[in-house]
Amino acid sequence: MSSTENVKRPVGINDVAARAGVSPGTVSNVLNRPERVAEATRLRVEKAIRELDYVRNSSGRNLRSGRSDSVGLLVLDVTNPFFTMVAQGVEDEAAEAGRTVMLLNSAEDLARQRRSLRLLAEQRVAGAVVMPVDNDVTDLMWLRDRGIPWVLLDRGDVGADLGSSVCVDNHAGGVAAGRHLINLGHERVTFLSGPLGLEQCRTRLAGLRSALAESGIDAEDSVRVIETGSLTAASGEKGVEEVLAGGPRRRPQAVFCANDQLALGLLKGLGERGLSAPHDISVVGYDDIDVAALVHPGLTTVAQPKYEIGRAAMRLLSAELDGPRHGYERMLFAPELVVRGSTAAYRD
Amino acid sequence: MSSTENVKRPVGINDVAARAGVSPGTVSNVLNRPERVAEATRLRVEKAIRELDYVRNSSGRNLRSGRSDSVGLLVLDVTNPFFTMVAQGVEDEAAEAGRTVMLLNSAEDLARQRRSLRLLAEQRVAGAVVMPVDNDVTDLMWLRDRGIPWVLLDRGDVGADLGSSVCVDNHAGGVAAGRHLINLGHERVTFLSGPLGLEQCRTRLAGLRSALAESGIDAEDSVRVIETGSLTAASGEKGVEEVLAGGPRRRPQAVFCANDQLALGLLKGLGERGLSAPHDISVVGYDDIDVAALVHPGLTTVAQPKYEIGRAAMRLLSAELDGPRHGYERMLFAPELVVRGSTAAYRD
DNA sequence: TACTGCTATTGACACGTTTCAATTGAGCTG
DNA sequence: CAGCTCAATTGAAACGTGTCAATAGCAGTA
Repeated sequence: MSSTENVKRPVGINDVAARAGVSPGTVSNVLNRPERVAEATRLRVEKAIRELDYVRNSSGRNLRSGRSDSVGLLVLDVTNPFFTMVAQGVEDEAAEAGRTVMLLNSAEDLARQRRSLRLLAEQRVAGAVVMPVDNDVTDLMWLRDRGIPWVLLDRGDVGADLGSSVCVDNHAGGVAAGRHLINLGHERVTFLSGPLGLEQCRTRLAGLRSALAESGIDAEDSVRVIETGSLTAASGEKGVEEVLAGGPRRRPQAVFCANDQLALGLLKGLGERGLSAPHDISVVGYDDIDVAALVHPGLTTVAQPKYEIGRAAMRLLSAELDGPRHGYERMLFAPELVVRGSTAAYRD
Repeated sequence: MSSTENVKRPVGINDVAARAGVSPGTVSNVLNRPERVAEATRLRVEKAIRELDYVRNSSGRNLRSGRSDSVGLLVLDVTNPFFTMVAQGVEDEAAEAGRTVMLLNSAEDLARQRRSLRLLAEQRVAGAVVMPVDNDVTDLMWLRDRGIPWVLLDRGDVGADLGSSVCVDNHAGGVAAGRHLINLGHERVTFLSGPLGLEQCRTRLAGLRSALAESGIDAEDSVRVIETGSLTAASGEKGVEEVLAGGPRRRPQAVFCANDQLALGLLKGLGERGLSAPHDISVVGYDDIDVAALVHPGLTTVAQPKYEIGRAAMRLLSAELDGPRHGYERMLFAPELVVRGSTAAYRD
């Protein structure tokens, strides 16, 4: 109503060609292989492009070439700071390679993941970086059959013969956390886990047990496992009841959480019951999200190179898209323990 | 190498038509206006689609129809929890309307914003939800001239005659924070701001001043403003020096932060200097991101209906895309003060 | 039977680009 | 000047879909 209603009639490569006095093919060459066209005509075409304010139509482009220049990124939860950092890395690396990222969110839901993969197929994206909900790769193989390659993120247990992957050594992370707690004199440790269906949770727990075992502590006896429904602060806060169940005598000396969000929720729950870390219980998290350094006391946690993981995944994908592949690659990053205030030596 | 190399040859609408013994046009109708085709043939076509595992090619589709069914979402910072919540809302609403969202990140950088808008134009997206870096709408008008409408998010100061917008009443939020502090007996208040170029910061400050003024306090005298470079925890932590500058006598009784992240950083900085909220200084944040409830003490903050804002913006955009528009709409949400532990009455 | 009014289906064209074989033209050689 | 080479440019044919005027089929009516 208010603004002028004159929507410019769309200007295409042909209009540019007409204006510059060349054929459409030449304009296309200026756009895609400038070295093939003589300087004089190139300048003329570029001038026409500017004057007409031409912007190219990627639909036509993709249709003809059969392939888009954008890639998909499918994450488990856009609101989780861990994933957003990864996304940042993927995006930066993609931008440098001249690709655009289409971010999709499965919200840990298998049906949504399926819909998202289908969407990527419809768009004929060049490739995808995927953090799958579970270990079932049939949908992913379906995608590959359509000529769309992918790189797996944080799913170390999927066979390396199926595709490239980037992950962090969850076992080593669990070991690092375990050793730290042992050095502080803790023996009765609780593992506050997310869904044990997630490989990350299982492997971190296994690492913790290894660390205890190597110190001659019977892991079966001294590690209690509490499974929660999701890797969220809400779950952590609810989990506190079970952590404290059994009364003060059976109270764990330390809690290792599968995730920083669980740990933050747990810390809050403890606070509400008049307990605090590290005074009453030592608490260790996993991921090292930004807020881990902001809470008081600071959260001791196993840091993952989130941004770098994202970059690496996108780099792997780019390599597979550019060159012919020499088999699949698998990258394994090492986590690093960051000691802050939420852990302390055990007081007899 | 390892997996079978047989990438299926692409199957199109024509293959489906051949298999079902109908014309391509009919297949297209089954896909887009099923009601126009007889039940028997529809079933036959659907069977062929299933058997051939046909998935449609959105490039061809968009090229022909001149418009894509996906919309763009341009945010200031993907790693900011406030924006990710908004994104969630946009995405959910879009999914219900059968649209897909392309998430782009300007990282508060004007050049990146420009590149992103251009990208959306190249993709011929149907529309966009945008949180612009600054008040300059020329790039946005450029987009609209190309026939791509948009809805503004959290930019209340851009004229309502230019486009639809969704925002939260920042002035009211500032007033709410101010009144709360006054009721607690605070008079010497510092406003820890992000870049004052951001309208959000300026208006929240104005609200704070109004609240003081209505209690007969001279806002010019009693409000000190500290401008930081960004709305991040790092900035907040650095800002603590300036907050405390002037020694204990001039120390503010309370600090109102433009953002929860600034507030969290500030709280950390205070802790490192042996001070704490609310004992030494009351602290109020803005946004009510998830962690605000998790830190100890809990952060008193002005809550925004983040998810709802996102949904509303997408709903507005959908309306503009579906029906012919009856002028632009402007939605204003009311913020709500959430009192937690970081504020307390002033001790003489 | 001839005609009308439907609905269901068809077939050809257009969308904007890339690609590639074919053409032009200029410069060089003998 | 004929013959050749090589770079620059052209023109037309796709790519996979949606659209729409045209057609076929069929039942009902006069």
